Amino acid sequence: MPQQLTVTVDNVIFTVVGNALQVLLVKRAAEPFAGKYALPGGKLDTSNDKDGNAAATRILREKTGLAINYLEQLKTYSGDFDPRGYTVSMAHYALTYHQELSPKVKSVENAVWMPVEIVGDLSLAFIHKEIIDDALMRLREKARYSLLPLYCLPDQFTVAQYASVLEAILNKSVYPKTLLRRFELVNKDEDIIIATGTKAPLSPGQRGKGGDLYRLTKPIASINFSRNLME
Amino acid sequence: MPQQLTVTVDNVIFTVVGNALQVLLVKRAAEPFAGKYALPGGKLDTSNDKDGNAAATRILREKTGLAINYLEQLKTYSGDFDPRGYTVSMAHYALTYHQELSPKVKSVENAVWMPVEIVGDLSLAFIHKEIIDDALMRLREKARYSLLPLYCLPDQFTVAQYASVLEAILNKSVYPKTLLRRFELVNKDEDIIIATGTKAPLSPGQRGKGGDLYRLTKPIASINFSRNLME
DNA sequence: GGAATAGTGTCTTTAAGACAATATTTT
DNA sequence: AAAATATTGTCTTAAAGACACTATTCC
Repeated sequence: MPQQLTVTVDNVIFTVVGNALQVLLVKRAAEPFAGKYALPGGKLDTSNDKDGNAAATRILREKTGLAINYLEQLKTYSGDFDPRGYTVSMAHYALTYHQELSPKVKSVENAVWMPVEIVGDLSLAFIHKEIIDDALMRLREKARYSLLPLYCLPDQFTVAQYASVLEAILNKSVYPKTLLRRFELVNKDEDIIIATGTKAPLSPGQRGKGGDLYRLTKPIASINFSRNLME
Repeated sequence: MPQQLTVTVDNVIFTVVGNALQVLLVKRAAEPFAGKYALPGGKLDTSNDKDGNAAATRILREKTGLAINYLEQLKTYSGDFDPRGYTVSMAHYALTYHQELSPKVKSVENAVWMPVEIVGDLSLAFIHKEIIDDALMRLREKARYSLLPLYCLPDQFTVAQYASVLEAILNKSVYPKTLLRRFELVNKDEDIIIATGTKAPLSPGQRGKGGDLYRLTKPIASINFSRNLME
């Protein structure tokens, strides 16, 4: 008689608001860990979810309704961290541009965007703090040698916006010059990040130049640079 | 009534023999896929395995008896790739110096070291070809910015041996000079890769100089360089 | 000595860091 | 014009690539 074993999916959804990297958390209604914040997740439904990725996508849609720009598997956690029994949790992490949570999601799920510096001080459900730490480490590594953080921006973006997203992720200043050089590198053989020819509009009252807008012509998840930005 | 769901562990064990990167495969005795080669793996035993890593370690010990230098989680595969039902497979990959398979393992398990160029031509069980491809990609990436391939060598090793392991993994020539410079970089603050002061003995009949031997003073899994070796 | 292999010196190349100078826009 | 922000030019720096030259050992 095989022991009870539950397979779940947990998602770490990142976005950047202003100068802060934030993570989506939902307040748990039921035991265990009722009242604590947790990652949006749920059970793998073997009759409907083709695989773990499909489960993650479904749960994000059902629980958050957010448009997700990028989703990838992070790591799988297993053991007895859930008092109800042995659990295997396939964790994913996702990137999206900043969106207000719909009032429904916000109230029914008690969902909030939580700055990552604050997450360290919270007591989270299950091993979700460990999962967030791992996702953060992965995001920070990839931010230094890929273009993934562009997925925290809307469709059209400026170099300055990209620098500011990177600064929120890496907690260090980044030279826009370097980022522009990377755009040129990427475009060497093929136009992948193209200037739209328009300038970013300034919000009312904002002074300054208004940066050149760029947009992607294709997915960039597999573009990696041979060097990292420095620590 | 929850559907049947099996959680398994599969391991991709790499070693380098001569100039070839090889992977451990076992011939399956039972259906499904009887007679086909497969990765050494097995079911997660929730009453004895603390977590997936423990399961991987146990299965490697039971099935291969090999000494493993390095083991890390690769990715988790899920879906209906096993005709017996929905499966979640936590894949790991491991590195070890070349060891002859014990006669027992070799006969009972029908285990062999298989060069990776040949794996492409084989028909493997389940989705094990995909898993090997993913592990290979990960190994090749890490080989370019970490010291992990040192785990394919014995305790004491020469720069030339390291270059030759890298060449087997990357399928391209590597400058020993670059590797020595990396040793110096790593040792900048702390002695991590130290010269033993002895030279590698030459096998009988072998001519040449006999390289300087080095050894590790601590684990190197978390040492990453800021640049990659070139493609 | 010659062949084979290993280690060293040093010049080149690539791409990031640093920062001053210039450009654009709003108040 | 002054302030704020963005972009460009260009010098510096870090570390890999390339390769010739020297060193060691066995036949």
